[in-house]
Amino acid sequence: MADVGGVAADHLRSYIERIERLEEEKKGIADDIKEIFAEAKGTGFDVKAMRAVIRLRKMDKADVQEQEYMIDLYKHALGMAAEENPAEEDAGNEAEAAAF
Amino acid sequence: MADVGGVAADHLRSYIERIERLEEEKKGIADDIKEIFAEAKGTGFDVKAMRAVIRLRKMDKADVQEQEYMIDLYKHALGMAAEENPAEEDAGNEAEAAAF
Amino acid sequence: MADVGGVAADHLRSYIERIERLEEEKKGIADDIKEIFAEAKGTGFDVKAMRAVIRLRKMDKADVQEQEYMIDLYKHALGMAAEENPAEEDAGNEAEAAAF
Amino acid sequence: MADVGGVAADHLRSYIERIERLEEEKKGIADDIKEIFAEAKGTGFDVKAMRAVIRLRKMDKADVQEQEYMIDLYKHALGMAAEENPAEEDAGNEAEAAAF
DNA sequence: TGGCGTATCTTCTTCC
DNA sequence: GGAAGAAGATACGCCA
Repeated sequence: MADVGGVAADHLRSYIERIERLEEEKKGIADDIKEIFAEAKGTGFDVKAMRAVIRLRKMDKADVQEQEYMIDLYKHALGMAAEENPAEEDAGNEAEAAAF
Repeated sequence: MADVGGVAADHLRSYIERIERLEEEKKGIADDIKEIFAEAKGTGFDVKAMRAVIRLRKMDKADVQEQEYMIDLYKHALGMAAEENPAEEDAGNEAEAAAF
Repeated sequence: MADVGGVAADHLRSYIERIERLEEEKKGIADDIKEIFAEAKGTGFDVKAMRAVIRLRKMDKADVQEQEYMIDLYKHALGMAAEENPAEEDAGNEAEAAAF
Repeated sequence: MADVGGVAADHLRSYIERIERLEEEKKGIADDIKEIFAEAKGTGFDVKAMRAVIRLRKMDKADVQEQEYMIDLYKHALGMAAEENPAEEDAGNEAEAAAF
């Protein structure tokens, strides 16, 4: 049990520093994304619309995954299983969703 | 110029793919952070308290930055400006915050 | 010119205190609003939809159409088209928003 | 219960009108604040610096609250809990922030 | 002075 | 339900 004050404090510090480092990385990436939006905007694109499109694509992808999961469930239920585990495959189906 | 439908569609696609890739990376990092919290919890630490510590440290850091920004503002106001932009120095001064 | 250090400091203090007081008031009102939403939610209303309604009442309808047009344009540019033709739809989107 | 279309529509209308009224009040206060800034600016003060001061003061206040919250967390963790909820006391303690 | 980029503030959403 | 993050709206300063 983490009796703070002993070596546990070191572990705590370590955890916290790792987390803080990762959060900085995350922030860096978020900034990169912002930059790309800014660049796109500078090229004449409508950022808001771009965001909307990205959101839609994400939703489509989620839908597709849900669908694949169901199909897989059914395949397994019917003994048609070929792969390992439902919901863990990502075979190369090119569902018209992410169509480009 | 972004006349969607012509060659611009390629640029759009490129921007969007870059953004989506970065967002995946970001999500990966967020997952890493969650893992660390889970691991810490498993070692007996209180996640809620850890979050509080991290929050506090972040606030302290922001506080310091804000103070440095203030100092810079004052320096500029007094005509001592040397650099281009306030908030870009990091002299180790500890000026009292709400100084009036 | 407000030569801080003389009586000007008093003026500054006064301004800042007035502002801080007003910001507290503002926050109080914001909290009241939140309370009302909470109450409405407790009575069975969908807060999200309520917000949408309020937003729509405030928003200019032309803006909405323009935005939808852009999104559609981009979808088409990316081959995500499912519907008929950009700029030609606006028929069937009776977003649940304007629900009353 | 909120079966929109029946009597509930009246309740909905009432909620929304109350909210819209409060938002007008809120906007009024925001305008007052802007006026004060404008007035201060006219007297020779630097609005940007004023904003910085206000921000810093707010951060300091938040810092203190967060520290009190931490202390409370610790007290609870040590079984010294007396009240219901951390962050609801206001003892004037000055504990050092990132204390580990 | 009027567009444009940036900064700040607010609102919405997500996660825990 | 409350905190953290993302998105959006707004305000401000700059430079031509």
